[in-house]
Amino acid sequence: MTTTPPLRRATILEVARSAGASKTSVSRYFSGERERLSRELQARIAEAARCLGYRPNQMARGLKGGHSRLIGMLVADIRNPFSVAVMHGVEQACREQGYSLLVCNTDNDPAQERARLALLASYRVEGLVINVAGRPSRELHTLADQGIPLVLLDRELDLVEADVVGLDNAGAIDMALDHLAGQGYGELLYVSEPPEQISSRQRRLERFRQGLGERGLTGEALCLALEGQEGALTDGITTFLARPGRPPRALLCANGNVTLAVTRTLQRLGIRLGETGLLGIDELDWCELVPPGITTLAQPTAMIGQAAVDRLLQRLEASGHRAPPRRLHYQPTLISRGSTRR
Amino acid sequence: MTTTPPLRRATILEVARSAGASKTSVSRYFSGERERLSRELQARIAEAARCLGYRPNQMARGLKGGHSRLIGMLVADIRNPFSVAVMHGVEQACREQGYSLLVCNTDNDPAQERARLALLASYRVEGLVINVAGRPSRELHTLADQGIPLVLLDRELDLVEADVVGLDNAGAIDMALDHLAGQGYGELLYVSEPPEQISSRQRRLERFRQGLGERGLTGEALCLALEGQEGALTDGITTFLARPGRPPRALLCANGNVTLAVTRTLQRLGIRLGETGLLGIDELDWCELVPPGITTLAQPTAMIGQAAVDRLLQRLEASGHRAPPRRLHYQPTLISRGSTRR
DNA sequence: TTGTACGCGTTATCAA
DNA sequence: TTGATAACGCGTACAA
Repeated sequence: MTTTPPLRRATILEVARSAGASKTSVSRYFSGERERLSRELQARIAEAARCLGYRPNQMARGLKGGHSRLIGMLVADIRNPFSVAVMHGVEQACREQGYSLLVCNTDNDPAQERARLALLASYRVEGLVINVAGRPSRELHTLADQGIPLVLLDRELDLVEADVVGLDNAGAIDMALDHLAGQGYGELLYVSEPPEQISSRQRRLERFRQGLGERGLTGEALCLALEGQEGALTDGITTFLARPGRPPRALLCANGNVTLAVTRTLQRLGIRLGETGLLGIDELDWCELVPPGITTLAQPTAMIGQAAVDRLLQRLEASGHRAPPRRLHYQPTLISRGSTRR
Repeated sequence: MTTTPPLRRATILEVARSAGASKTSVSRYFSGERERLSRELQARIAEAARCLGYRPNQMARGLKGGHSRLIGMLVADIRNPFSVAVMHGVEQACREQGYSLLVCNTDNDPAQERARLALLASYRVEGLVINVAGRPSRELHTLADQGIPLVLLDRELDLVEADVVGLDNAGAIDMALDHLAGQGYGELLYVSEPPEQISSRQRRLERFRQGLGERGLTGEALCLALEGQEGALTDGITTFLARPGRPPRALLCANGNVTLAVTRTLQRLGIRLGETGLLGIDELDWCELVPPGITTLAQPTAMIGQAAVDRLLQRLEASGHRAPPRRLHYQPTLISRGSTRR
């Protein structure tokens, strides 16, 4: 015999009445203190809860105990496979620890970032994993000052007390330069989206410039927005390839989006990969499919996601202590393919 | 002069005290009833709230009014670009309407689906957009019975009262077959992941089989899991291409994941696209990059996401009425490239 | 082992 | 135009 469930969600009180027990007992049953209840009472509560389709109301729980069991995540670009991969790791780690993940996308818009941050705060998330879009906002400072654990993903911010988890950018660029130099490419073009305000882009660019000289390479950097600038990208690449002399030349792409745009451009120009080298940061599904295969530096996305949550939980457990911020930088893996074989 | 914010988030009561007003007034100020307050009182409240970094607690709001302003979304595979694209649309539409999106990934695991569903219910989401992983669970029925608006994405379920939003699967297959037939391909291999329990896969497969005869084509279907079955995929394709006779042959991929696996296999086999046709459902970044370009059917993901939220909100507004479920099926767009040009 | 009573932060109702 | 007070659903001292 099934009772038709009520339109409104059942409350703890209704379960208690239906089971002939008290609120307290029902609460205990659902809070992992079942042992303290007699077998018989447990059975009555279980039955009543099942009939009514009862689920404890997390809102009420959070309100009472101050624990929302919610972690917030702010993603700058949800359509970026790298972000999604990290998010997958974050979500998994959260779940394993009994937390849920509230994800917001900002589309790289600082205004939206502020709004979403305020939103997450209003749901009283216990910690925040943030892939920042702009410079530190007042919202973010407020959160940090209130002692809510913050983890910055991939992009750092000065003036904000937060852990940082991401790629070892300098190491990655070194790895790329070593590989390219080793394959005999002597002249490089580094293509990046505008580095303003975004620390990981700055680090990579900076190291690229340093690293050239150290290895006796020559080259330059091309920084431009990928949307609405297709012409500039084509021009930049064409100019680079048309320089006098014919040392083996290669392009180094600062991230997955750049790799995509550059690959498109090279195809349009009819340029053969390998002869002209191509190496991209971020591994993507299709890099092996574009002949002769595009060499990449794969980021350890699962580790990064896991590490972000680890940092968060560590701070949650040690709330009060306020340990100094930590920075974790992970090494990429080089996946060598035909695009860097001459 | 800035007051140092408290470690705990400020409450309405603290703001009220600090502003020399009552809780009620502060509540009114933050609930869009500012007009009812005198200019002077508004100013005092604004100032106090700013100093304390006050934000209304959504948990408490939800508890009181029964409105969590939360929409839940269940995604079967967060790493699938199609899902992410739809999610982007859903999130955008939610935001525009003042709702927030709580996203959960199930990794196509029915057990996780049940768990995440329970979770979303416990946060009292007001509506649910679901990309189901398995057959209807008890959890799902409970939700539906309680009158929580449900929208099924891409995959339908019998026995559950819910709106359905997705691709016109039959139309898509027709479009694909017409295109392939028009390009002169006479013998087709349809490659799909196992269709069990997943309505969209079933519809597409079914229509493929029907459609062959109607157009005087021959062909067959190959259904297999993509992971851990690479050998079977290679065998299936090899066998297909080695059949006696040499009518122009083409492969039709049931979704983006299949297109990826099939493209990998074809490359490994050294098969030239175009000569052997290839058409995939779902447009992906890289389809234009694999020479000579892979022909696809692009799904209108933004429209689908928007439509899902529209349905949800419509039901939320008309709560009580219980209109019969509606099904919305959108047309794909054919993007013709070299892989179907002989 | 079980139950009573209070408070979490908010909004709705009613009175001033 | 404002304020006091009672819920909302739950967890938890405390009492039985």
